[in-house]
Amino acid sequence: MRVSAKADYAVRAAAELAAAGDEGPVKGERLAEAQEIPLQFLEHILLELKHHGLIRARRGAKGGYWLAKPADEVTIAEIVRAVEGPIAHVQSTPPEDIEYKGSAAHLQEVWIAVRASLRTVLEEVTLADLVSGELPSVVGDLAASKDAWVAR
Amino acid sequence: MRVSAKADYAVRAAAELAAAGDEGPVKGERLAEAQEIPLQFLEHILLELKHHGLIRARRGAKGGYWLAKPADEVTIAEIVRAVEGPIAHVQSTPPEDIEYKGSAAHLQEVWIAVRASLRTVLEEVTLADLVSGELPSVVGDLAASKDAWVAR
DNA sequence: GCACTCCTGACCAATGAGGTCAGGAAAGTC
DNA sequence: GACTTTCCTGACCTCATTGGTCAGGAGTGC
Repeated sequence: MRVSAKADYAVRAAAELAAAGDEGPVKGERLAEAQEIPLQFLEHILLELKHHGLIRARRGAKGGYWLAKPADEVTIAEIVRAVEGPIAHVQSTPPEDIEYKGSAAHLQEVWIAVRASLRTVLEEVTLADLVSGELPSVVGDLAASKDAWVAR
Repeated sequence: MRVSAKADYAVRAAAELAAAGDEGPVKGERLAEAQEIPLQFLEHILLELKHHGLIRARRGAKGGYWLAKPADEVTIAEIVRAVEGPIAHVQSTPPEDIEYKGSAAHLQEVWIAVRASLRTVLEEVTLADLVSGELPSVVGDLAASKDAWVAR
């Protein structure tokens, strides 16, 4: 139940691309500096994003990366899935495929709910929301609660 | 963003203990068989749960494990934390401690919201709920949506 | 032709996941 | 007191993942 460095880096780099808008391709080096991400590691991540069709790239002078879609059509969920794989799998299998026996029979519903709750956040927030800071109300409300900021 | 085998096993074993109620200590072997968990692996997990004060145990004939608290006072979140550590940490640090620069500044709020949404499910469901199948309405509603059961 | 930038695969150390194995230490039974 | 039962603990094992680095190749623009 943790967020990997890769996912964190991927979202941050994508946010930087979203902010750049249509000012032309952005170099990997600039992304790395802006977000303090090791360049060579970032390049692998950007490649994955490209393979998943989320970003595009061009080589050479004046080359760089840019979003394949408008920033308000790219969700955090898509980016996380591109680099981390499916969200909320249990023992590497999707919750809808698991069958529990005995007293744990209803555990499947709990994991389904876990995935659904993650989706309500990750699929709701777009890169445009993230860059503007105007998060969707569902998400904003969750983050607004004082309770949400304390460790447990 | 995945659920480990350990967490899954831990919750299932705990559910079995909750179902056993006060009929005396339950042997590890019985838990292992009921939930089809490798016994020796399960014993390590039960030990962790014991160290976190969630269950108790006695050795010898008539020995076994039982819940340290009533089943309606133990949440899934406690069990998951006992075996997996803190929920929704980013790069192994809690989201409230991270500072993002540039265009990703508001990413912190997103991760906070992610954690909050996980908590609304995991801290709401108790072992008693799980065993009875009567999940809290917030969770039940999430799991009831057809949408929640399809892969993406 | 040359500089620039992405693209790709190989590699690497540390950690975690998912276990197994062997034995020790309490608790109950005879 | 011996014996059985069951938990307790640490050591160990294999494999995959995490979080990178390194070296070089392949397009692109001037």
